[in-house]
Amino acid sequence: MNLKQLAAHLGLSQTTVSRALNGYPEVSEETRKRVQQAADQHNYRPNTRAKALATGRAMAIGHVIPLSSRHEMMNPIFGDFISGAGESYSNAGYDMVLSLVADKEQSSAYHEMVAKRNVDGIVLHAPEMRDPRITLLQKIGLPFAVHGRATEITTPYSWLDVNNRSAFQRATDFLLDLGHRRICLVNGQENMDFAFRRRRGYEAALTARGVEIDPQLLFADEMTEVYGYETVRRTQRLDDPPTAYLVSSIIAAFGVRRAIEESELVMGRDISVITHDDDLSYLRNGADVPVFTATRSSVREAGRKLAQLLITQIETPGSPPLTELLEAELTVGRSTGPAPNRT
Amino acid sequence: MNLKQLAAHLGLSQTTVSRALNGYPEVSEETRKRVQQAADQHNYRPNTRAKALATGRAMAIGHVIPLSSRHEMMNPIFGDFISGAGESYSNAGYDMVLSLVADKEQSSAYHEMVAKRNVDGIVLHAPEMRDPRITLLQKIGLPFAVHGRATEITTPYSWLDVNNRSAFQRATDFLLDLGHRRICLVNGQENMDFAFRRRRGYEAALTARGVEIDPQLLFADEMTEVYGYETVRRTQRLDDPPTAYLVSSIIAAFGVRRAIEESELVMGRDISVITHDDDLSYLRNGADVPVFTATRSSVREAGRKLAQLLITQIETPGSPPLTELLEAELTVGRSTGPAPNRT
DNA sequence: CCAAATCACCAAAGCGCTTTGACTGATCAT
DNA sequence: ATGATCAGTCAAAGCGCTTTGGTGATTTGG
Repeated sequence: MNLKQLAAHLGLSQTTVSRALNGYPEVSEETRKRVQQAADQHNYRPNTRAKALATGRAMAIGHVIPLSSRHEMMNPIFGDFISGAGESYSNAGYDMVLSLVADKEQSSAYHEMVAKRNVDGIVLHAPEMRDPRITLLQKIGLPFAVHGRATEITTPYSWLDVNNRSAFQRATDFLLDLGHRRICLVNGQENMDFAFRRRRGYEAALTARGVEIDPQLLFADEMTEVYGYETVRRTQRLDDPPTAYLVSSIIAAFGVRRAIEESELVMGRDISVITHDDDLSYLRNGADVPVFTATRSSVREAGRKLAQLLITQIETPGSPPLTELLEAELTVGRSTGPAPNRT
Repeated sequence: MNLKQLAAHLGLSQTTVSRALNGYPEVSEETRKRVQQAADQHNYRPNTRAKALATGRAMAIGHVIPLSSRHEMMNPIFGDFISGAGESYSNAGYDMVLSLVADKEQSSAYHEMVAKRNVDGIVLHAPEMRDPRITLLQKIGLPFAVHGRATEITTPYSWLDVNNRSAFQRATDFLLDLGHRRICLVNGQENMDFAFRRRRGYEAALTARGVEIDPQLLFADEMTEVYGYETVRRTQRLDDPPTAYLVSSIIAAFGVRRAIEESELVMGRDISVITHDDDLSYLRNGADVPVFTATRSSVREAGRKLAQLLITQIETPGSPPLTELLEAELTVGRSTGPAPNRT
């Protein structure tokens, strides 16, 4: 059933039917009701493609996901972010189209999206510090919003980010307050902007207390379980091993915990751990009392908000870029305690 | 730059330009080259919406993801599956559109997709044993393919599945061969079809050896880390605790391992563990030697293949449903060993 | 040498929708 | 009574593409 048929069926013109369904005022209430009813009855839905062609709006938003292994780390996060964003989209009537592309085809993928005009806007994931994709999208002129930020790009654009610096600074402060001085940073890959900011926060806290930054305690890699495990094994063999670990992901934190327990030590007594917790739906940080002390910020919530932000931007053309900075909460669990007295 | 402009620029008709670009024979090689060049130079891409409207093909495939908590478990899997599917799509020139919908709106979501005509086919995730969505899609007549199967639906449809029954039967056999008799099944929610089949495999192996099935050792729930942990804690308090665990997901297996290590036991010596391993890119089963003995089947590969299967089906209309059954490999890691002698 | 076939191209219709501009009666102010 | 206003409706153009059904020009075959 299409518009034409529906109109014929009702003995009205396509114009009137279209206007009735789209809530234009120049249609009498009576006809509007009649049209609405017939539409419902025949389960009529306007053909998206025709509508898109006529209006110039695709009612869809694109996510370009890099396939490269370097970015693989965003995978665990991805599901939750997407489902948050999806909620906002479906509320606003947008579809979400995903493009998975190999790294080198990235820029052409963006060009293609804009040339093919099948999306009204784009969400950009996992930005690096000077991410060329941002400049590219600015040039192209398609609305976009970034999940995260790019430190070295100064021209304004829309983004939503967690305050990674402040979160890690507070976490480090928390450990310092407990008397820890040897704090190991188990960070994500530091070409990713968020990881860079986290390190800045960590360093700022140490510096503020006059604690020297020991490069031996600085790690940056893909945030896997094994990475967390290995890092603890390695650092505990140092002459002056760390008494605390600040971990960038709950997945790596699992590895950290495994290494601790394997060494017959007790987490929260012998060694303290704080992790960042993206509040993933399938990797909850314990039930009632959190297992880990954590800087928590729901990535699902971030998805929801970022999508909303992009939609607003799309629907109010000419508006200036929108930004939002979320603060992570520091929730205390059982993985932290006073630094043990070394004798 | 659109077709019309490009044609004008070249001094040709739209027809000729269109045909040249789409490889029709009735265009001289010379003009084709000229057109191709101009198109490249101006970075011309046909407008998807117009093309879709004209051809009736959307060049897009829909994934409807249920948002309900009951299905949350598919989240960790989801990212990998999608990225596999995405590879196939982008090779074949399809877009992927995701719809996240609340449970109760499921059926209307499918109707909407078909009425709005913005996809050429649908991938269905996480089927239950008698999944109403399958019957619905059969009725609607839109091409679709299922990741998994629905035991109780007999009319043919396209699917791709891992041989869950045989995988779990072999895994159970393996444990039985090692002398284990008390084997605990840490399964996923058994309204999901795959979980049901896994239990069947487990039961078949036990029955074949005349080992009694103890309901106290049968568990089914969302596959979280905590679930694995709790299950071990609980079962180790039994009078005759299990000496082996057969686990449905590597995430739950992490919890199992944690509980074992916390009890001062050694995995692989005191207690054996086999897990199903979806070969997730961010949760690798160890590096060289796998940590866990596992039934392994890459969910990413499944995504790739299922997408391919659906595309074939879409592009050869009238073809009978396609199906593919993947066998999981049983890889031996360090988490299994002979059953300890009870004295 | 002429009809038939082939080649290279084109004009125009159509996909299903929105939107512009025009057209009726009816209502209103003068 | 008369022109202006307005509510309700419609025909037709247009969005950017594909595809049908041509048309002349060239080649081919008898």
